[in-house]
Amino acid sequence: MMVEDSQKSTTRSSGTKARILTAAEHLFTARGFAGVTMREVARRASTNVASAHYHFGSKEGLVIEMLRHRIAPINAERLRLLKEAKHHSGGKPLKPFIIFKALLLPIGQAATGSTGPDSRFMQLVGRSFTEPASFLEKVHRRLFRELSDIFMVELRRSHPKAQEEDLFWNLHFVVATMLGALANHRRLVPFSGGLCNDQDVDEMIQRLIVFAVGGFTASIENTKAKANQ
Amino acid sequence: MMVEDSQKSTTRSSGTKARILTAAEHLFTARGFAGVTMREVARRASTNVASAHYHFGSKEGLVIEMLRHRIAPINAERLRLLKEAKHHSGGKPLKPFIIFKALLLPIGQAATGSTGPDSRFMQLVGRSFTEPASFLEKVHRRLFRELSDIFMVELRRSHPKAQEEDLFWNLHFVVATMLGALANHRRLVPFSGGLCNDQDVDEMIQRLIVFAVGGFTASIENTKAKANQ
DNA sequence: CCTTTTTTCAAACGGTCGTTTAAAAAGAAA
DNA sequence: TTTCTTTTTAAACGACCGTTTGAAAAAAGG
Repeated sequence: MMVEDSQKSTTRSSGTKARILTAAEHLFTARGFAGVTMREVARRASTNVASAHYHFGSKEGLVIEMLRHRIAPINAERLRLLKEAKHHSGGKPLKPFIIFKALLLPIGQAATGSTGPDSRFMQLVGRSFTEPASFLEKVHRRLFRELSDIFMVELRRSHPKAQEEDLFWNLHFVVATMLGALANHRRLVPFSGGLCNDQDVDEMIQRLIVFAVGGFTASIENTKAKANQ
Repeated sequence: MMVEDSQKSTTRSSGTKARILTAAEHLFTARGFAGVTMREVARRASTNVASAHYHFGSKEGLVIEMLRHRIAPINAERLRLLKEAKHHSGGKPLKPFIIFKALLLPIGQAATGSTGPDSRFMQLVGRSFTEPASFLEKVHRRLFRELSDIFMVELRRSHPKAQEEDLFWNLHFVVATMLGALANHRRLVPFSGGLCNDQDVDEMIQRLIVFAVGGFTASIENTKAKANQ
């Protein structure tokens, strides 16, 4: 009857649970949460609906577990890069470029990760932020609260004269840019008439970092300038 | 039998069609496209499902009409502001700040528009970009293709030395920032511990313009610098 | 081996969905 | 009023949803 604790505990199942997770990830990526049925997920995983409910309790549980399974490693890598940068900085405040690199680079690694270069998965993450389903808000709070607090600490140290309010606004914009760019990644190809490629995720991340740093510092500078005039 | 041509033709209906549109807008905003049923829309509009199908043909038709009804005026205002700016520029290229003001300011007007200060509607627009429903892509192409072409012309004139590819990428980022910021607007309040307000849409738009211009120009400059080194 | 627990499965349950039908009601034109 | 078209309505259709049940199969422990 147990639905299994959240650890990757010693299970005697064959790979059914993992297969369901993979199938869910692919289908949800392609058609959203509401657009995919448990029956489809089960069929793609070569099992049946009852099995999916046995392992994940409900459709919500499956969605949550799938997001957690993918996002947690990305956030861990973000924190690792930030810690590494702090170690190399000798106690000095980190530059925004370094901070946002730690925030954005791990996305590229995830997009070109285990299941092959699947740049569309991050579309799902972006979508999970805009879907109105209320249960997702709790997931996001659990997954991102600590992370954003830590990054805010570094931004404060980096801009000691900036107003707290401005830092929040601009980090919010950086995250919004990241999510928006990821979620709408595909549109760039037809929009540019094929001139821009959507396969090279690393190129996008590099461009994204430059854009984010530029927007962030410009906005901080601008507000400071206005305050001084 | 006719479902009415797309003009606001002389109709003999009472306000049923308009009431359905308003009800749909409120409900879809709160709970997304898949999360709202035709029965709920009909009930809120004080009519029944068959009437909604009579006026809009299908649920897809209702969604499309609702988006068009709201977005078209915003885009018209964008083009008006751009034309006005060109008229005042005396044939000189427009500065990015002016171009992006024309792109972003009309959003604030729409958010504080006819149905009262409903800042949440733009959340729906942002969501409509990330929803996987394929029929939305056609709507977006129809609604935004011409607009983005016109803005690209001005960006080209504004940055004659920039690479076409870079302009596409960075306009894409600006749009992504806009959509992401709008879609995730609400999250800023709990994230900032209540320090930042989500009711003042105009403040957000002002900050958004500064951020967008900063990101855009920084990215263009950076790429140019790299090309020259 | 037998016992116990975990995992899989086919089938069904109760509901809700988008859509359609066919007839009544309401207006416009005559 | 009578005729014709547009609009509204209650009721039903067929399909599919997330979830549950209860028993069979598989794995683990003794």
